[in-house]
Amino acid sequence: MIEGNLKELIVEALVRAKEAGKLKYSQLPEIILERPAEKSYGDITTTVAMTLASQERKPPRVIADIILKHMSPTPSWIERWEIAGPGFINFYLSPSFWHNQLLFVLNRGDRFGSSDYGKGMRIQVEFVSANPTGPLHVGHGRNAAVGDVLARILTFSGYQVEKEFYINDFGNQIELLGQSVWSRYMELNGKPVPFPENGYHGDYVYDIAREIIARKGSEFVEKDPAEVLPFFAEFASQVMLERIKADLEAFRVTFDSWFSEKSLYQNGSVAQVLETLKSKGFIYEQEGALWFRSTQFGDDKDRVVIRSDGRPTYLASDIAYHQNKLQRGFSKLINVWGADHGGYVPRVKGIIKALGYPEDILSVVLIQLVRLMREGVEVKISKRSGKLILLSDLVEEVGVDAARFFFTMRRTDSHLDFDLELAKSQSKDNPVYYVQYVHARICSLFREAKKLSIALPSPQEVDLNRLNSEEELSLIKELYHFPKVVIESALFLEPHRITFYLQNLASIFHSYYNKYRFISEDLTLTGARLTLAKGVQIVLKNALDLLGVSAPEVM
RNA sequence: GCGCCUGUAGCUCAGUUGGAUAGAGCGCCGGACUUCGAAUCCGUAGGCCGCAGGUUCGAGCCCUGCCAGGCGCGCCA
Repeated sequence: MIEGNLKELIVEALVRAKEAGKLKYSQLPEIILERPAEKSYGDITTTVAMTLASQERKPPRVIADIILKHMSPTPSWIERWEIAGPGFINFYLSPSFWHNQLLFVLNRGDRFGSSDYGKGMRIQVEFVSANPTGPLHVGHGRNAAVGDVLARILTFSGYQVEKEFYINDFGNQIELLGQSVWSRYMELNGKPVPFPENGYHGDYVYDIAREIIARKGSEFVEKDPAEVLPFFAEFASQVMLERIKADLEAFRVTFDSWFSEKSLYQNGSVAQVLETLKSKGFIYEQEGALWFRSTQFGDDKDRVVIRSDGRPTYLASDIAYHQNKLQRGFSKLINVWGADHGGYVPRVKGIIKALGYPEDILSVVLIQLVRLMREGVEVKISKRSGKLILLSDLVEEVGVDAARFFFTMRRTDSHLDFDLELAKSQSKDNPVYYVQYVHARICSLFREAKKLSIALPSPQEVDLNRLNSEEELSLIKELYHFPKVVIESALFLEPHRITFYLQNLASIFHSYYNKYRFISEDLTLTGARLTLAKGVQIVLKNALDLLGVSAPEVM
């Protein structure tokens, strides 16, 4: 990266200036290079002169001038520099530098934007983890999209990523599902029993009951409920889990592992970890229950792990689960949760610390609510089921591409208004189509060129000096910026940076496309512009891949 | 009452971890297709960045206090 070279140049200048007695700083300041707010301010800017101002007791612009006077002879990739505003030093890079960057994009191809930033780091992303007690709804959809896109971004950034789904296949919820299905089963067999309070009312509960009748007939009707309920619970949760898997797969989301909560009880790890924490003094007994001393880690109150009747709470398995994750040796854990679970963050961080690990090994990405909007009004309830809108319904209506794009279009910590009509519309208003259209357009361009027997020139023969307009250089600069966007998305766990980048790139391209013609009688110019189009196509495809959104050749 | 998140143009949102004149899309108004895809582009207008203090060369961003909305505050998950 060019930034490294530039930093060295500035550091050398600072050192020389100090040796010459022009500057007196005691410690070399950190050189921060950034992209200027406006194009006219150059390609790279530094604020170093301003940060030095107070300790040098000189105006920033004077310091900037001293620094520049001590710079070594201008390297060829710098066209010029200037002092601007309160004391920025702006660097303008030469066109040939940018032309080389374009060749670099083509050379890297589908690897352009990838890095070894996370090299040697194993990172786990746990997401969705919906209870297998009902189908996925749109809230899970946003979680699934964000988690999956994060995993893709991290993978592209060199991390070794494992995607995991934690299955809550133990405890109250599952029992309640079993009872609900059993009740429907009895009802369908003409022997109605009271439906459990807080039971699951969805149609899918009937579906499962019918499935059991189809497979097993009515053999359970006369049996003792206590004897058959475990079967109902087990069967129902299996069916739901299969359905969840199918919905996710249709949403282009797959997992490397499916971790069973129940297994933590079966292999004794819950009991074992509670014993460990007890010996460390983090677990105590009170009022007949066992408590986790989470207040020691910033939680509001201590939390029960084993109830006075001896049944564990979900927190018990969460402790064992996170111990298990930690023991698997990940350098970083990411939990993607709904915002309604925000209150659990302190206690899970507490678990991490109590187990003797640094708390920042875990990052929790909280996803705020999704509001589905149709023509300006919120859609709360599905007409078909009378319940929450299902992910599968949404996908059926707007398609996977639009759903994934929209779900990752906002920062995770802000609410998302999902405009259904917009997501379906085939116009520039719809950002998905707007972006995909660029890809299709470029593909169309190459089809047209082929028709005219014009081939994309090789990097050796292309004359990129023909790309000298401001728009062409801007386009290349935008491509050049892509790897940085990927790394920042990975670093801050912010997928929306990719969607915004795509929209911006698409806008610059469309604008260019309307102003200039790619194919003309000037064959060297045509070759150069086709090379530019190829670069845009590559970056577009790579970025869309990160979102799990298709890059269509025709639309 | 306490905790977390949010508050930026009429609407939906960005804002490069504290930098230059706060940006984009939609909507409004006005323009551009006999030429590579008009599913596109160009232009105009629109702002006490919730309010009030503070920190410093500099604050939409950091600190404090208010106001408003969302979510959470169980021996439920």
